[in-house]
Amino acid sequence: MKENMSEAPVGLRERKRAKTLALIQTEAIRLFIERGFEATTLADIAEAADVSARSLFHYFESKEEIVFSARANFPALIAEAVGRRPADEPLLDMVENALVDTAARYGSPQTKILGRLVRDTPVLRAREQAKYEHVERALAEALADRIGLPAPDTKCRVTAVTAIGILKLSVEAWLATEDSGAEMHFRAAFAELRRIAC
Amino acid sequence: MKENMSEAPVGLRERKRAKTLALIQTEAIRLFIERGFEATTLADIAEAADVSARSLFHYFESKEEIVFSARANFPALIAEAVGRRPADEPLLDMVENALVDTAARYGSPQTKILGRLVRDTPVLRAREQAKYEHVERALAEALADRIGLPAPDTKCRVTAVTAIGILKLSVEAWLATEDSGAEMHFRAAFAELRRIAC
DNA sequence: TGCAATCTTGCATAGATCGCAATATTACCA
DNA sequence: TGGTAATATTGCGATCTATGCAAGATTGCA
Repeated sequence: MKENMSEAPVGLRERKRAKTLALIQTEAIRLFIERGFEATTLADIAEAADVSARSLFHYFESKEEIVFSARANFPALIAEAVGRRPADEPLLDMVENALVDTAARYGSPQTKILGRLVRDTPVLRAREQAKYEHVERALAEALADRIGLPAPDTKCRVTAVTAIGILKLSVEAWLATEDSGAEMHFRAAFAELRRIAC
Repeated sequence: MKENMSEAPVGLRERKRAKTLALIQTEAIRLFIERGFEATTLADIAEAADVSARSLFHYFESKEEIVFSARANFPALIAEAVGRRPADEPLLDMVENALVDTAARYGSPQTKILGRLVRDTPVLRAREQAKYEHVERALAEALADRIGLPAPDTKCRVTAVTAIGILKLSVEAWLATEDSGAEMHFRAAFAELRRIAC
């Protein structure tokens, strides 16, 4: 059995696959932005990327996944950022700083364009909300892990949902501006939270 | 133009429609629970309710909506509950009490069964997450309204997302138990939040 | 009773997704 | 280098949700 976890593609087969995947993604997103997500059919994408429609499903689980796979893996990034925080930091500071940290590495122009596509397309928007659930779970686990618990308790869970709620708000605010990063929005929302809860 | 908003159905036509709608709902949910949501096709439902498949779409927007329309209208209930709170109550207390209030009116045995169906069916679960977004928006607006703002500001929004986050957590906890109401879970989560944020 | 409004249904169609089997391509070993 | 095993690509057919359309049936009401 081969053991190339997370290495650069080495064989012709792998290089080709990576190239095709990227091509499909690029073309699909171009079409989505040009004419809209709903108005673009799988046949359109297949044609633009010069593969068969059937092949699309060997690369992506669904039409929607083409969009989401083009964005950073948020759960992973957040978990990482939490891991970099001091273990004795208060929980709320921990998530605040971890989120700000993540946001700093997350923002590319492409990210904002995709974010707006998602925001303006009901199907995608709905699916994104659903994805936040995973982010919540991942964050709760990362927090538990960081403070030495085997599994998230209520404290971790409440902190996680609160933080993700603020994340959603802040991202929305950020998308509505031309700001390059969302840090400012995060900070402001967290400050508001502390004011409200005390 | 007729002006019967929210009156009991009066004509034969309306009574019939209401009866058919209820029948479709009952039969569909029975089938969903018996054999699973995905495993039940629209044709199955149509047959069980003795209507044509085409007619289903005159009663419900989609297969998923059959499930969700059988549950209480949460945004409306919450907005109402917020309206019953004193205007000078601190924001966080306002949502906490409003949610507890709502929960008290919301819990029926059917609710829990449907809740579990949704929890255990990925498609439904995803759509539910998306629906929470509307609840968030409605809550933020109700709060703004209650404290005399024309539109939600950051304070209202942060309060709303936080409360909805807690709502989600609490409902999940409640579904996992045999408790009749979720009040206890709400109270505990809010208490935790205050501890975390201070 | 009879016209207007509304419902129900059948039929046709689009689009996403999946299983299957034939074909083509790549990997790798002797 | 030839040849076989592993993997990819594709076409075809089928299923399922959803929607438009028009014919026919039912109900409301003057």
